[in-house]
Amino acid sequence: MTSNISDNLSNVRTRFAPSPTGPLNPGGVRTALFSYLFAKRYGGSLILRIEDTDIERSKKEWEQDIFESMKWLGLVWDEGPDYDNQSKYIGEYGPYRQSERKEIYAKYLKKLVEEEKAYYCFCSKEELESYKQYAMSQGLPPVYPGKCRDLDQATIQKYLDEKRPFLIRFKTPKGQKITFNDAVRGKVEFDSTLLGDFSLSKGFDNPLYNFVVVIDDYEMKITDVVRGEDHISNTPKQILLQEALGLSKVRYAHLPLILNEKRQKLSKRDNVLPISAYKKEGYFPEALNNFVALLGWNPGTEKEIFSLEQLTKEFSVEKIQKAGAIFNPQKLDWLNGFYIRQKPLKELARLCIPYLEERGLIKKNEKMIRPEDELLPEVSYSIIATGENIFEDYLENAIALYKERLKKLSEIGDLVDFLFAGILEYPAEMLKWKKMTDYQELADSLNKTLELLSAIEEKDFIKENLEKILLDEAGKMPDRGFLLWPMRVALTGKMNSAGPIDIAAVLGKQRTVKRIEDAISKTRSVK
RNA sequence: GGCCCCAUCGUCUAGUGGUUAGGACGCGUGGUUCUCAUCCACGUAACACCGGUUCGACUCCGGUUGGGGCCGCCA
Repeated sequence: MTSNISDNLSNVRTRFAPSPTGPLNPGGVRTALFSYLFAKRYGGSLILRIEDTDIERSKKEWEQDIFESMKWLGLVWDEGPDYDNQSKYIGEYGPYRQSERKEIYAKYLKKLVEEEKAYYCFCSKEELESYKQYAMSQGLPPVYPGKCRDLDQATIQKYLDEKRPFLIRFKTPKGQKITFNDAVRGKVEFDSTLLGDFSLSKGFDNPLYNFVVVIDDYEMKITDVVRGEDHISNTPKQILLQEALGLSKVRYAHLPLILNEKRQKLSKRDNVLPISAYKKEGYFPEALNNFVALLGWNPGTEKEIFSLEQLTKEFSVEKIQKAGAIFNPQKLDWLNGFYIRQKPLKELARLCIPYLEERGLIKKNEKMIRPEDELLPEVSYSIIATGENIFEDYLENAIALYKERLKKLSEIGDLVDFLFAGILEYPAEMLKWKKMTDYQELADSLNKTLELLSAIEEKDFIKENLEKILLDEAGKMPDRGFLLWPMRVALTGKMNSAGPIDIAAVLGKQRTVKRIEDAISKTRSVK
């Protein structure tokens, strides 16, 4: 009932056709993703077409942003003008650009004018605007009234000779019902009279959206147009053009919009970031794809986690939602945290390192300074605050400590900074466990910890031993907090952190003992 | 203003005439625990309204209300 998609699924070809007037945002990703999934689900191809007919607003940098974001997300398109089977990976062949296809459009445009299906319009912007205002005030459809529709040949020639700017308008047939079967909405119907004589091109050199889309979709043999619902009212215009030019029809699937918290179409200033910003913040592409896929689609089961590959298997147009969906960052965070926890530690550490460097915590060393007795030639770093050398294992251990409380990679710095610090700054008062009555109790606790830790050999300073020794001692106290809280604060300088024993194991004996001693002297100054 | 689209917890959604209206995020409580987070358990909360069809409507039909989109020499 919803579609005729399932009837004819051979040679499916979809396209993602962004205009490079801004960075790729979540709304664009949704259209790109669904176009991709649609194509892949039915074994077809995705075409990327840059709609840069508006030279004023189109920028190469945005085009670049779109490429990079799609590449990062793994939304690979299948062909471009330079396509050959040897170089089938992204970036090796360009996408189609409408700005490079002007001769094609001009050919079709001339045909329409010659067949008197389109005409020259010399009306000024002001004229058009004032008519629109009038029409709306009268409750009339605000469309072009058709003033230039029947200009005689002599007048046209005269204006052309005067070099007057002109528009080519489509001679929209009146009183025609245009219906199409939308894959997500079912039958949609429009009255052609209400469309008016819409514009096709500025002069012959600057073709406009509704026209070029029709030509390109035909020329590129697109079978299925997957796009946002905001294009639904352009569809009858495009169908009329297909009919006028005798081109084959395409199927449509109009996606519900992604909405802001006020339930409006997503736009800039909605605190929704471009994809490149999500990348920078430390979101994973798998989280973004998963999140965006679930915005307006679901498999009908209770499964929530989907890889891109699983999505291509389970996706179906029938399950696409009709209503718009609000972009909810909390769920994105949850998903991203989930994917972070799934990541193998080595890989996660590698991804986190740039954030630590950027924050000025560590820097990569030029030379490898691994001691000769180790056989792995690992990369070394130095801690900027202290100048100490560390290796990847230290970083991995540091990140392991905080893996499960990370929602996005950019948070890592605030969490682990104390592991890369010299002297910690914190008030002595923070060291005191809430159940302690005086500083003597605190001093006793820290001294005990120091005594126990000092007694452990450097080579035995590992989690298992520390646990055995410290937990044993802590068990003798009214509660473990008497030993563990002061120790944790001494090691981190923070109210919240990972467990003190795990942290001590990462810091190693030297740093740990030093920090306990620092804490003890801090306590003395308070007394 | 005209045309088009839409309507289940706060959010994303399952549901296709008979259900204790299910799940997830969030939030709350409890457990684990020195803290935070993770994890586990439990809880919280919805069929916009009015008619009709029917033995029976969240589900079908009509209307109302509400929300959204488009109405460019943007895409």
